Amino acid sequence: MKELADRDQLNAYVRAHQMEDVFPKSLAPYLSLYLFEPGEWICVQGQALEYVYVLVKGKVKVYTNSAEGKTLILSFKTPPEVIGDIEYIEETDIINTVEAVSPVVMIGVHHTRLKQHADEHPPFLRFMLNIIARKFYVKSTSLSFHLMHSVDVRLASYLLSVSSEERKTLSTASLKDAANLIGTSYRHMNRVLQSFSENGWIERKRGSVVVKDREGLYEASGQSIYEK
Amino acid sequence: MKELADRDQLNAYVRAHQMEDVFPKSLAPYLSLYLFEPGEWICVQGQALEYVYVLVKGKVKVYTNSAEGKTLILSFKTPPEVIGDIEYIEETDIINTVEAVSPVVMIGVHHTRLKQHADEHPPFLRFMLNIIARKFYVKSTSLSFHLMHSVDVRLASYLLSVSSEERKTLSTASLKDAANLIGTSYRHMNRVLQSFSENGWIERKRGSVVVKDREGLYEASGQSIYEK
DNA sequence: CGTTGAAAAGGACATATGTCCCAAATAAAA
DNA sequence: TTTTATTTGGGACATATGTCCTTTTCAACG
Repeated sequence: MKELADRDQLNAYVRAHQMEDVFPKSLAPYLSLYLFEPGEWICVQGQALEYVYVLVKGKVKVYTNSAEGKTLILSFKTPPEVIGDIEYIEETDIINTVEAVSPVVMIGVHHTRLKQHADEHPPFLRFMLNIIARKFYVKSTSLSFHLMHSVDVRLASYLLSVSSEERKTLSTASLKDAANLIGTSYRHMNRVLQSFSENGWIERKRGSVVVKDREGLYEASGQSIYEK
Repeated sequence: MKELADRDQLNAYVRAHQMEDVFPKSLAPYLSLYLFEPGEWICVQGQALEYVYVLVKGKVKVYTNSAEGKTLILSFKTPPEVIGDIEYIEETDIINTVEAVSPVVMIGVHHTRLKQHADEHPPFLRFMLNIIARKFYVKSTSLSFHLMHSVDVRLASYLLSVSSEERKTLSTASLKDAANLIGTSYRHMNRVLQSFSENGWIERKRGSVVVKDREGLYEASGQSIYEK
């Protein structure tokens, strides 16, 4: 983590996300801009909450590790998003580990300052409500989706959500993540990818996957797109 | 649904849940008290949001119906809880169907009134934040739990959560719900119940289940209690 | 008191998914 | 280039779970 002591840039990000009135002016001195490198942890499951972060640039991965050592990826997040919001409200320790996937820029505020300056500030409270309501909605959809559909459907849906007409290729690294996100084993995911490949929907190379037929995948996904 | 035109009772419920300052005084004329009978729908998936409800007494069941006609129970809720909160914030149609399980008392406010009178009222906004943050946390835990554990574990955990030293017997009606909540078929649940029975953890009678050995179930649940 | 029908439980089988381990492919080192 | 280590993919098998249908149980009714 590196602090970017550049007030103008901070303000630019605030403006870019229409957050001008989210933070009261009195909080301004306590806002900082932080840069995280890919792979770096923004916060770790079980630790005490220090800073609440607003993700303004880049992509992070939220995951949890079970007692048995399995990793379950809960989501990938892109701006605008808040990290530490639930913990801030509930006053608990960090629930899930958050890791930078790309270079990530965050606005950070210490939770005590936030409480002091923003707890009576309706625009901030509404901002948080919107963020958390959306989070809940996404999570809720995701739960239903997992419980109602098999791995085939989830994987097809996932491939659609992370690819596009332009970006057709996925690397193996992201495939491993895919398995953990979908909640299946790498082994089984491979099996399903193979069947997709036999159907001509994707092309399997060593270390990557190329989406060939979005229509086919869409059929297989039951018309539902993952977490969108 | 029956309206209870009894202002004192309404105020009593507000006090009982420490919600005295949640609603601004200007909103008071628009608050009503409603009674729902068991089995009655409080709101139905896909309909437009009219009232936002605060559950102050009784128990409701939240569920969703898939395109294929399956029912997935998302949760049971007891006071204090808000119904329609996410839809209110996100300005969307009703996401899930909510049904009274016991006789249920709700405080209802039309969403337009809420917006008019409470949108600048920090105590209300904070109340909502707390409710939704908790909701999210519960949902998040539930998702991880489902993805990480098999039906055995989930069922053991569920039985623990709905029984106690005093209430040891579960009816079949609630068992059917259990299967839908856990996300498995009734058939498979029966299979697992049978194995629990063979282990002496429960006693299976026609139409009901009696918890015999909470310790044993606790072992099977991997020490995790469902949605608690 | 038998008859019939609904609700609940269970059998048989098919399928989905996980685990373990080996083989193929590639990269790294000698 | 050969050898060795590492990563990736896949085979074989075990287990978990779903579907369909039959059996059992119990209760209402004639």
